[in-house]
Amino acid sequence: MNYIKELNEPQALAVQTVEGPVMIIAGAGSGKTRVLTYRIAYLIQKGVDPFNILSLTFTNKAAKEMKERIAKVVGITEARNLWMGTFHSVFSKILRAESDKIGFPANFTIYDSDDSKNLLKTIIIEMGLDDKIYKPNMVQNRISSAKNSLINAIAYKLNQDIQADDLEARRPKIGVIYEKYVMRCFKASAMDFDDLLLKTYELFHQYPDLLHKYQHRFKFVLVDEFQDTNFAQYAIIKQLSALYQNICVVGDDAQSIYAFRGADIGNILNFKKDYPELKTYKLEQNYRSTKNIVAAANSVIEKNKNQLEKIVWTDNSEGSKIQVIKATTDNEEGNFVAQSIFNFRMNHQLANKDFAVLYRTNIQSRAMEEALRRLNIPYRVYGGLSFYQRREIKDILSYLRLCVNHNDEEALKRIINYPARGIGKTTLDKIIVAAAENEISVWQVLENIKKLDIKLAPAIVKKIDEFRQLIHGFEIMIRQKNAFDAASFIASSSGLLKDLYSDKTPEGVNRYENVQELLNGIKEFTENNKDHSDGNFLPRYMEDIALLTDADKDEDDEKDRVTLMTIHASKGLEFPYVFVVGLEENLFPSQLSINSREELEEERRLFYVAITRAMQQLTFSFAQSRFKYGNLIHSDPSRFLHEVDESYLDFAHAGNQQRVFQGKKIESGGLNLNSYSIPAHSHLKKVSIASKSSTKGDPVGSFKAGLEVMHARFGKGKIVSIDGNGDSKMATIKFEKDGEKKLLLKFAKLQVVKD
DNA sequence: CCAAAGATTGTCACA
DNA sequence: CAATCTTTGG
Repeated sequence: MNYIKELNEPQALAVQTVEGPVMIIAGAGSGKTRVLTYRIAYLIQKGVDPFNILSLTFTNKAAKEMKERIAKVVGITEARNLWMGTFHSVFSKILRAESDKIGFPANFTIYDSDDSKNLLKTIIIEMGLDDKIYKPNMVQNRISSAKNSLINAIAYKLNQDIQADDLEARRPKIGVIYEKYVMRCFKASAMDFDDLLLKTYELFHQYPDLLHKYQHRFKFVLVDEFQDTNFAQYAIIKQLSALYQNICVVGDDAQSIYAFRGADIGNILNFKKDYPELKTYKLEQNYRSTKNIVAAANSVIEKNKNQLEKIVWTDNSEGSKIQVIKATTDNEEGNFVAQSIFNFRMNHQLANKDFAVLYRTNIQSRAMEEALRRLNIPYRVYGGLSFYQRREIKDILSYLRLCVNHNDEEALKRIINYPARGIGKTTLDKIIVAAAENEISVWQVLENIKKLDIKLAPAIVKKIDEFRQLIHGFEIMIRQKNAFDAASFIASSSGLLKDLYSDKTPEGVNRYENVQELLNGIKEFTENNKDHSDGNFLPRYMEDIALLTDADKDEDDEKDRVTLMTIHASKGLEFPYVFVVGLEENLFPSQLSINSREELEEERRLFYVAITRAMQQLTFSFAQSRFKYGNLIHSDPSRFLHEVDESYLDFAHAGNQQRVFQGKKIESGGLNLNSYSIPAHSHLKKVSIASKSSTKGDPVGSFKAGLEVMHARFGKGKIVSIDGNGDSKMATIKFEKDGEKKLLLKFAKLQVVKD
């Protein structure tokens, strides 16, 4: 256990205190993953059976990575037996194992939020309600937060407060919609994401002996990212650890950013009330960022009232100040950021992957993408439309889903007429009505289409029967073949592949490729699970995939690209150079958040998360106007810019210096005009962005290939080639010591040695 | 039943 | 603006 020596004092205590309730408050960059890894390794080396350890993480990827790290300490065989995964994936496993207790088949489908929204929309229309009043999104949120508070449909209708709320909002029927929705999911043998929590809780609540079984099984419970757990998740953790009380939660209240989907920061703030015996350890030393960044982050987060006391500090170097870039429009902002990345990269010999651009909303990626593309800087956008949400992917998965679970109504609706087989909307509506009237699943209507008295033309009935037989044939196929063979067979003989292949537009080609990519994924799954009997069958694959997100998809992380993502998606990551863009009122903080202290504090925590991703250098940017709904709107700089102590900031000009130097005023609500003059000795001058003046003197024009030159850091070298124009003119130079490097002539300060 | 044109509406983050 | 939904005419 040599690794204990690698830890600082609170880290070591957090690793070695394994009995009883423990809370680890892990400041940003304080080595949390390390502590968690070693804690589990320590448990195992102390003789705890890995089978008895449950570790809940935020993403599947985090679980996988941690398992690998633990395997390095204790060996792969031990690590493999750990129960490790997201709440949703662990609970879905339990629910499948115990499904008979709650009347579901073990192969139940997991509806994603699109599926459940569609179902809600169907129900609302069926009930004759106006979907302008009962907006599916709104109804879905309402039901989701009820489930996250462990309020089922019956409780919802009985709860006076909720009913009063709904009545006042003139939406008294939400309870009824909820009830019907639950019934429809049940008939479809489907659960939504929230059900995985609610039903796990209810299962344990209803069957104490079963709870007991799992309490014994999970003698040690660890929860990562505890600040982002919701009421239901916390309730289940409490149930599970009630017997042994070996519960360890890890988190940082300052990074709680998921209240919008039900996360309750109160769980971490009030944890001690539930466990008076609690031992708390605070990891306050930051190993990630410079002093300047840590201090700036602290100066922001201290504005929040609702937080646990802690002092994050660092031994790292001072670092540079935070650059602030002002742009006139969102497009200009993109150009400045791209140019700035280009300059930093050339000036400091950095890789693209050292950079991240973080934004509040996904739409902001577009301006950034365009600008980066213009400068030929490779990038990768995370988030946005998920791979699994793409039309063609959902289509093919719907075929697979329907084969695994015939009752899956949403899957059936999606594919019964795709590719077109003459079963249109009218027919489908009749079938769905028949299903609701007879209280059976939609599939069961298809099976009994002749017996049921539905007014359908014989030709249509024949088509429906053909569809039913098609799916039935696939089902038999699934039992006989492995996941890949079955899936590729289904993809082609359903006609789906052919349909996609016939579309030769760029989008069509892309769709076809996406389906191929999915099939490749299934192939990989099949290969990986060859040895397990039945382990490579399609139903097993379908269980895995429902809870996967893009973050879990294996990507070629090797490629050297700039990262573009939302701040939410950046949680837990770090980058040497970080740009936080769009720092404008009504965007960040979001317009929807500025009316309540709680929501504003969450936005501030989000800002804190953004700042603390940076290791070396941080840059803020904002635009004075940006496009929204197609028209240009004026934006004021974010209040958050004022909240960072000014001594940590450096105000650079993003272009239009002339304007400021000519004394033109910045619109009211802007930052102090004086802050915008460049301090005479600022290093920013050297990296000043897109300054047009420097093209004039052109110190870069006289270099050409073949010249022998001298560089301050790399020594003697020979110019291989020159590319680009103006400020972005750069030279590929072969240095005697370090080999070939690309340098921006503007910064390289080369001296000619010999012609 | 389907394709194309026209109208609408929303955008905050996500497992 | 752009994606999605609705209407219309064939």
